[in-house]
Amino acid sequence: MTEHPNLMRQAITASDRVLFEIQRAIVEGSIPAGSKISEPEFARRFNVSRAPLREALARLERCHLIERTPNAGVRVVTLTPEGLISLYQIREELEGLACRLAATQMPQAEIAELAALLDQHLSTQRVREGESYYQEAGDLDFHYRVILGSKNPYLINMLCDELYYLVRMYRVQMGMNGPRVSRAFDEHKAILNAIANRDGELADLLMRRHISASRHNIEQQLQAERT
Amino acid sequence: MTEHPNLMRQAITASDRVLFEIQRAIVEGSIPAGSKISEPEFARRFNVSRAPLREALARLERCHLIERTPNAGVRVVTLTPEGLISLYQIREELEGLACRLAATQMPQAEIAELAALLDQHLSTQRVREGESYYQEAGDLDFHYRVILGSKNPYLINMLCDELYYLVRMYRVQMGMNGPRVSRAFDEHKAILNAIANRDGELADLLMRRHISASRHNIEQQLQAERT
DNA sequence: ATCTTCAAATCTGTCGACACCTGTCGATCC
DNA sequence: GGATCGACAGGTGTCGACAGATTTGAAGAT
Repeated sequence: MTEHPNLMRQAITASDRVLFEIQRAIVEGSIPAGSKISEPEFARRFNVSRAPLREALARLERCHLIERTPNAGVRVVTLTPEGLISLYQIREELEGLACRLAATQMPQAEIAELAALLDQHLSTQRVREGESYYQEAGDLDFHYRVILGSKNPYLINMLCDELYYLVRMYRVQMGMNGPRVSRAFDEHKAILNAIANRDGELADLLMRRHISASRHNIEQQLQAERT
Repeated sequence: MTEHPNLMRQAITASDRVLFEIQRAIVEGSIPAGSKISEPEFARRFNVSRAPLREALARLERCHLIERTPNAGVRVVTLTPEGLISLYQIREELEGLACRLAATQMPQAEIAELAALLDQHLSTQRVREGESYYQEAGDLDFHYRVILGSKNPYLINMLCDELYYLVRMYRVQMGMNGPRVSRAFDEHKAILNAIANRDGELADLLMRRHISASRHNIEQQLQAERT
């Protein structure tokens, strides 16, 4: 229930370490989507036995990054337009809920921290205009904080532990874009304002629109690649 | 991604079998909430080695039925009012979404099957009025079918594999009640009608109300026990 | 009597090995 | 020539055992 990547992400056990490495490799595409994973091979590659590797694989399955078929084997997921839509449908609902809850559950101090994070994003964004840093880390970190602010453990687990890496995988491997960055920042700011004003309904609505826009963006990107 | 309990639930491997047994025992309370699970002890009890047991435990953690603390051990979750509220908040959103999707994604044949299921529930309900059969299996099976009808694999996984058993655990261990049964049946029928009419918005709204009412019901039950 | 300290006991994480299953390739038969 | 069948290789599921960590409990000190 408590992993909270990007923040405290120290591997305490061997299976943790392997999990983080494989997770990262899959998200970044070093391990190609759709490829098969052989347990003995990966166990050798990461210098562990099959036991911790299998535990890591079990957790990767939880993140929807791999798929197991009994007695057959493990495959990295394949990214599809349908999968992207299904994923974002859920994000809209759950992150909308997260905003509504955060508007009542986040203490002032946490809201202030989030505002500071946004300011920091702004400066980083201006410096490295066009780079993918913002979209890859910053955008997701904002969402991350809002979700944590909901204080709903199941919601946090689902979004931050189970769906987070798959979302990143889609964004990284679909290739990230430029022009939406500044607009996304404004949308984040509006959402934060709604939360600060304790207006859960508005924050919910804005977040749904924000995610919907992001989905349309990726869908366009995807359709452009298809030509 | 494809377990689909209650329907095709045949244990293909040893860890499957152990998973089902422990899952059932936890939901029914045979293994008390909050109790610690010793891996060697349970391995002996179910006549398996620790390897398949650990895999079963990993999957139980996915269902939020147990909690692991590194290097410490495994404990069955404890049921709390806060946990119940958090759980139902998510159910409202996700099952609402499921209804909206089902209204456009369910083929006519599947809707007809669901209608038949409801009729069957009606007869069973009239025969064994007051028994808990309806609430425990029938009600959840209706929800189950609607979720499957959404055709969204992540949604199906989350609700049917990850949250389903925890919901059942709350309902079973909080003790199930009588008077809401017939009202719940009418609500199911209304939801089905909305789906059959391809009115996703209405189905969404009705499902949210239905789950909200169910939550209030359990909360009352819980508050009544506290006196 | 209470708190501290330490050691035994237990448990978790990890390892290497074995049985059964799966998928493949080649041989045989129609 | 195509299809069926059977051996082979590789892999997954499972087992028993060991090392490090943790909790328990008792002994000792204050």
